[in-house]
Amino acid sequence: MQNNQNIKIAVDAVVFGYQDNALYILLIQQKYGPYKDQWVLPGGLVQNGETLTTAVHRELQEEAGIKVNYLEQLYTFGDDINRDQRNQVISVSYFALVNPENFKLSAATDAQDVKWQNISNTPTLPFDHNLIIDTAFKRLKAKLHYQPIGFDLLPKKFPFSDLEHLYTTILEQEIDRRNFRKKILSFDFIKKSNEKQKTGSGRPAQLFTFDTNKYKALEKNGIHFEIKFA
Amino acid sequence: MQNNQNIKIAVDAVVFGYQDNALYILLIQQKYGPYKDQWVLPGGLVQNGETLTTAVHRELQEEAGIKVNYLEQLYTFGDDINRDQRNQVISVSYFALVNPENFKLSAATDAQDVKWQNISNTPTLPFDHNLIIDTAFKRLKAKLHYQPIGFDLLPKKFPFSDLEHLYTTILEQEIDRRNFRKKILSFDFIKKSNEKQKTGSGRPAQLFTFDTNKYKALEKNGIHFEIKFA
DNA sequence: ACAAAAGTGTTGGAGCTACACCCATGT
DNA sequence: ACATGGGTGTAGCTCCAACACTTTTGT
Repeated sequence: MQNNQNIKIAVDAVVFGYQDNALYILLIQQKYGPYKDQWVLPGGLVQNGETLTTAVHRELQEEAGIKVNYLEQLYTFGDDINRDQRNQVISVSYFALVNPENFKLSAATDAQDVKWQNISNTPTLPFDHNLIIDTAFKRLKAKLHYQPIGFDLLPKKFPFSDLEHLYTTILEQEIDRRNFRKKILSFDFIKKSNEKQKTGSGRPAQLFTFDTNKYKALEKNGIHFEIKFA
Repeated sequence: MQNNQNIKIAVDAVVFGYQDNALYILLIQQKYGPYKDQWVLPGGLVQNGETLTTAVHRELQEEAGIKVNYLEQLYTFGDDINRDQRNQVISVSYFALVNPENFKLSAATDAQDVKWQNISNTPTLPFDHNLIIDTAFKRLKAKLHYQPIGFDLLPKKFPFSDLEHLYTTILEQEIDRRNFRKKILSFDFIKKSNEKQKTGSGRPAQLFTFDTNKYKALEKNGIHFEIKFA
């Protein structure tokens, strides 16, 4: 096996969080090196003897103090030889979802700070991180249509209107509230809790929970989750 | 940047070919090393200064003498540390389509032989290559439903029945011939050539061609290609 | 004339889209 | 009493699934 290969392998993660009717991504601020003080996606080099998945979880834990609800591989970026000025680096990127309420952010190791960045005014970032974010955002939008993935961005108990807002916010489309509710409820994987939420004004909302087990059972029998819009 | 990382990066490709109503994948036989004489997916280490895409094209050219019709990144396999006994290796795998009639296979460099392997009796292969093939096969099946990708497996001019057989063979499902034809023709991206094919017995078939430009134009306006079955 | 593959229309029903008013609470 | 957000039903239409016979050629 040829032994002079000098290409590094990194993992990067686009972690989405949804709060107060807006979509955010997790960014960290570099503590060392030529990119010091710049905001970038959490991630870093894979360690010897470490799996890719482990590497992502480790970096998210170290740099942001976060455990994600959902994680999947996104894409491997390696067609821009000079994406990192230090060395040829290939980035295996991941796509993750989290409910920000669950965590208090905390930066450590090579991150000096962490923050939730509103995705709609993401600044220009070093490397190809804007491209990675775009790719992840497209994936998120696509997935919302055919996989019940929105629930990983919400608290365990949520009013139905939060789900509506999540869809309209992320997809930047209006939806027909009646049809949307009918559709979601028809799948039968969310159920009413017996609590209500009081929001200050307006009629109190039923709280719902997503039933993961029910969904998995249905999935085996081949349901086809698909949301279309008016 | 940490400098002791000792993980290699390889690319591997699952190249599908369709001929005589059967689906094949391309395998090469190793010429050197601990896996000598074994059949594996075409691929190899990425060279310094080379992009991932270039690496795949190069390996396919070198090891099999092939240029593919369609290529997309499939998945990056790196969660099994010991997938290669020589060293920790991460495989960025690709998914490719080709019409076998266009090529005469020719093995070179580290391949001592090449062949088209019928996918339905693929033997057990070294590394995690069976897993990679499975992943690619699932992707192929899924894509057939929502992307007009079958045409990359057929010659430029083909009788409609070849497309039918391609679908039934790959998806292992019967289709309703009338509904299928109506559906495909309704998209309006394949057109009749004025040639006919004589098969020996039976009524001669119209030959069709896939109009790539027309498809791209329609795609921009947002057509939704989707094939369902009886 | 018969075997083999190509070609072709219609109908019933499921599921989607479109659409607007009443309800429960706070101020 | 009014403002705010939550909750609900129906009718028309579109599009899909189901279904079988005729045409063209070779032998």
